[in-house]
Amino acid sequence: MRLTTKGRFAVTAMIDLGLRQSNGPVTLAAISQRQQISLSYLEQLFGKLRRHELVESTRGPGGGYTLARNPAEITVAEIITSVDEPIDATHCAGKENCLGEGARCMTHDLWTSLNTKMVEFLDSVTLQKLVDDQLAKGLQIEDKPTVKRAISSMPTIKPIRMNIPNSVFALGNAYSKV
Amino acid sequence: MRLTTKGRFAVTAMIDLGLRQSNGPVTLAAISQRQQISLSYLEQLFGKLRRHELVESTRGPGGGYTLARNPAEITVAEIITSVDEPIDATHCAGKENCLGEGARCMTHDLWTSLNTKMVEFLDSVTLQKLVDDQLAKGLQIEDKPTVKRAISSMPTIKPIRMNIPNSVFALGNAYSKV
DNA sequence: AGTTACCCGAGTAAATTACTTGGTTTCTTG
DNA sequence: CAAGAAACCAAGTAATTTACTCGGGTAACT
Repeated sequence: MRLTTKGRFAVTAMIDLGLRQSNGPVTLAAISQRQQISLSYLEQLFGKLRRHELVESTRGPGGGYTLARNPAEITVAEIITSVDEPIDATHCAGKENCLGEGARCMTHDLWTSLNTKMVEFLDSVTLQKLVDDQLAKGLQIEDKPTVKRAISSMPTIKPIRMNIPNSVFALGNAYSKV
Repeated sequence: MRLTTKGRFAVTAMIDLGLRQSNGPVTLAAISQRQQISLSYLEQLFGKLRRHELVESTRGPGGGYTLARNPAEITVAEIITSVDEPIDATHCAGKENCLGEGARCMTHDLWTSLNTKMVEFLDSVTLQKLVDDQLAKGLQIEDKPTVKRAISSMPTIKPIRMNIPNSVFALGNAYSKV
């Protein structure tokens, strides 16, 4: 399991979706505007989320994404592992012999334990909870405009580049397939 | 707080030091050989560990490093934050307004909580424990050769490059000053 | 003096992240 | 049925970071 800003974006986008899907499918363009995430980047993320069956898509006008499950049954851990797929088969990949022969590296168990702790935590937080937190903060959901194209040419957002890899975490080895 | 393989190396090296410092200062060259970590990289790491007062150095022949404190009073969290200093002042740096005005980003509290959990865990693991674990596994500590230069020209290790950034974790914002 | 070993700053190749570009396919509405 | 809305997708790219190396010091012991 690992986590980068990609994972953060995914969680943020999923909250947005959870907040608004009651009105029908939510478009990525709308999420992009509200959350300041580039549209094409969102497309990448939602492609993975769909393949992991966390969201469902409807194409064509009026289409967009909806949650594939009850938000109470979607955990943060699932969202993160969907978009930031675990790189295993990297060093010390759960093999017994990380260092030379027969000996696993001395910190092996430590990182495995840490990983478990993190997954436990992230698995205990549901999308429902995050959505409720936002509602509790008094977030207003604007009604979806029923008149199509009322706001036809909104200015395209040009997100500032925010390359902060690893300002987050990741831990990838065979034990952390979660 | 963040963690990369740099942090892993630091913890590994500190365990090695904890295991052997009873015989007097341990040289980085010895740690380098045993743990397969490049010497100059170790020098960088120990520079930071020394500045954070986790180790003490003695120069000259017979010199090396010793722990600056009882291993029971050194935690993994301290080691990691010493070498992988937190990058704050990056996005969403604990400021209230991560996104536009007045609103902190929706996932702010989530990452803060996760960070707290991780720090709690890593702070609960002492170097003493990791050392004891190794001894419990039956690790043999060879006596320091009293005859100097008995093994004068050991083959220099040329570590294979193992660029696995982020196969680890990191989480950096102002809340995570640890 | 000579060697051991710590000390330090600057540099570098590979990898990764966070995107963009440029299309194609599916579906609805006028 | 054409036009547009929207999901879908693969490949490419610039900036950044990581994980080192290099080349020289400086303190201490023999």
